[in-house]
Amino acid sequence: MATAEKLQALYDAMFATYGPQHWWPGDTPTEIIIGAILTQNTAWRNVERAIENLKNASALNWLDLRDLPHEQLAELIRPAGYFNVKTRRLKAFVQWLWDSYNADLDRMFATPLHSLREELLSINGIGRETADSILLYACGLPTFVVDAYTARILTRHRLIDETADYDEIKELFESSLPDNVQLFNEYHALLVHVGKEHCRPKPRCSGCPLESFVHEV
DNA sequence: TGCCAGGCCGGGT
DNA sequence: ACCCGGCATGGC
Repeated sequence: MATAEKLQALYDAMFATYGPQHWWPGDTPTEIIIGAILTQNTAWRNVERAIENLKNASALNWLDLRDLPHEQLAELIRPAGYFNVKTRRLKAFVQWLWDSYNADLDRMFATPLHSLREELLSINGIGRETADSILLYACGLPTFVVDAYTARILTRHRLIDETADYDEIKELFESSLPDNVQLFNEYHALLVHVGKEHCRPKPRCSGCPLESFVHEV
């Protein structure tokens, strides 16, 4: 079976088992963007606390995120970890959003995918996964998100080499699958779900439900 | 107790 | 072009 067919079969197997995930777990584009930055190398549970703090402080909006002093914002997002780093990153994004789009998300979303991706990557603290998460889940643009779970699951299932980097993996998905926002959305969400449940660093695999499809190392 | 979590940056080689 | 330390909280 060709790799493209395996990727489609992997999706079918996950979808059949777990169904639609209805991602991203956030109510508004603003919340999705903030969550994407806060979840960098961090358990989602801790991000939820930070977002809850922002909501309770009525600070989950672009005006307050711009004007809050560093120390106050850092205190609100403390549960998400790396709070000083992430405060700088949030500030950098927010400053860019005001400078480039006057904090109007509709204007930002109207930017063509590839130029918007380059703009996002130019912001300090916005790397490839964060940029792609924003583009796919907040903007609704067809770009595939790669994360640690994606690489681990595909490696374990021998669909990629261990040394494959972000761009290679992203390109593999995008060249193998139809260019479809909803498919990219569900695929990444399902990979995260399976990763959390069954594909942790160690033990290597605990009751992986996809064993009949894949070839566990 | 130590390892892990939906990364990314900056400095050194 | 790689490699690595730093960043920090909370769950198991």
